[in-house]
Amino acid sequence: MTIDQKVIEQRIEHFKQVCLNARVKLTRQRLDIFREVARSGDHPDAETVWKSVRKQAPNLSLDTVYRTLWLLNDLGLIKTLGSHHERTRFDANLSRHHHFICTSCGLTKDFYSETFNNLPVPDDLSSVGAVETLQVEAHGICSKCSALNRQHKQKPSVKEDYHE
Amino acid sequence: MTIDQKVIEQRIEHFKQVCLNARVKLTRQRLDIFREVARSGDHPDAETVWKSVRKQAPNLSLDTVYRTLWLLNDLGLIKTLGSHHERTRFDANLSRHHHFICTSCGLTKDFYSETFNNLPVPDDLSSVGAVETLQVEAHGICSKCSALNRQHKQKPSVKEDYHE
DNA sequence: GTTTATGCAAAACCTTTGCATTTTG
DNA sequence: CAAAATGCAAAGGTTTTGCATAAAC
Repeated sequence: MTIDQKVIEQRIEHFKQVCLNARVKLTRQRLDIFREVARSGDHPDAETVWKSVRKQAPNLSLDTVYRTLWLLNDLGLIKTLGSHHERTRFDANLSRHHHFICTSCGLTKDFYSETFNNLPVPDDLSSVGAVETLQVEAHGICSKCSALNRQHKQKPSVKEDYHE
Repeated sequence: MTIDQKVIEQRIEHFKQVCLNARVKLTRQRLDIFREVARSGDHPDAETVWKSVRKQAPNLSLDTVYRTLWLLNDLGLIKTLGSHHERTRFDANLSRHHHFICTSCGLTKDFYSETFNNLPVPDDLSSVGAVETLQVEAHGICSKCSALNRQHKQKPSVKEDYHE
């Protein structure tokens, strides 16, 4: 999935501005790496970014990718996601959004919902901490995986339903 | 945080039943490891489980803990959580629940909400996949961290607010 | 008694770090 | 030109694996 060209350009402008403000040097590598995350809609991990950028800049090193991604994260230009058992992945979408997560393949897709943006914060959370934002995770099986499952005539998994 | 004794016993009974059904051998180590996750309310990682159980069973090895936790996960007896930059953590709470996550220290606390249990699934997700469950993540600063911040008179972080 | 799980040690994996060299502002 | 970033190689921390021994059914 690819992001609209206009949005990419906006993101890159913003990136340059933030670097300037923060007195962070604008190197070729940083621009390449940020552009790659900004234009990819599917939350790539460090190695994926590295492989993509290396097509144009073959001597980019993987550790620079890591260093840069964490720098961008510290600057608030990208966010991290991805759970256990998979590598850390990065997202340049700073708009308020929610995630669909495929429990089979791990696909994580952004989606937007005004309803979910305006959920009430439960009262009893105030003792736990101060909630800043609520994000909804929709867990399920993505279209691709359910197509595959149908082909292979897989039996549904046999987890018991149990609740305390 | 510790779980109520009755709930722990229910969880252990269920665990034994599932092992029997799945023809998975019920070993001392597996029981110890499951009990530890079942009675801990704070989603321990593998090493934490290992250290706790080793107090009673000193020659338990860490790799058995890993193997067992993933087995329990495959059997649907526990779930994984935890994000990038921290170890995988495990949760024996199979009831429908949501998470408060502290953006400062990573504390993850279960909470319950009937409202959140009954959120409508957005229509436009149907093209992405079949949603099975919606879970809300409340991100914020936990009470402990905000107390610490006040003590240290920390300046608030200076991320710009930017939206596409 | 057969099958399966454990413990040990070693490997694999992803990510980070130290340092000399190069590049940026 | 001073300060900071890169690439290289080596180390770090967590998790996994192969194999002989031990335990469960």
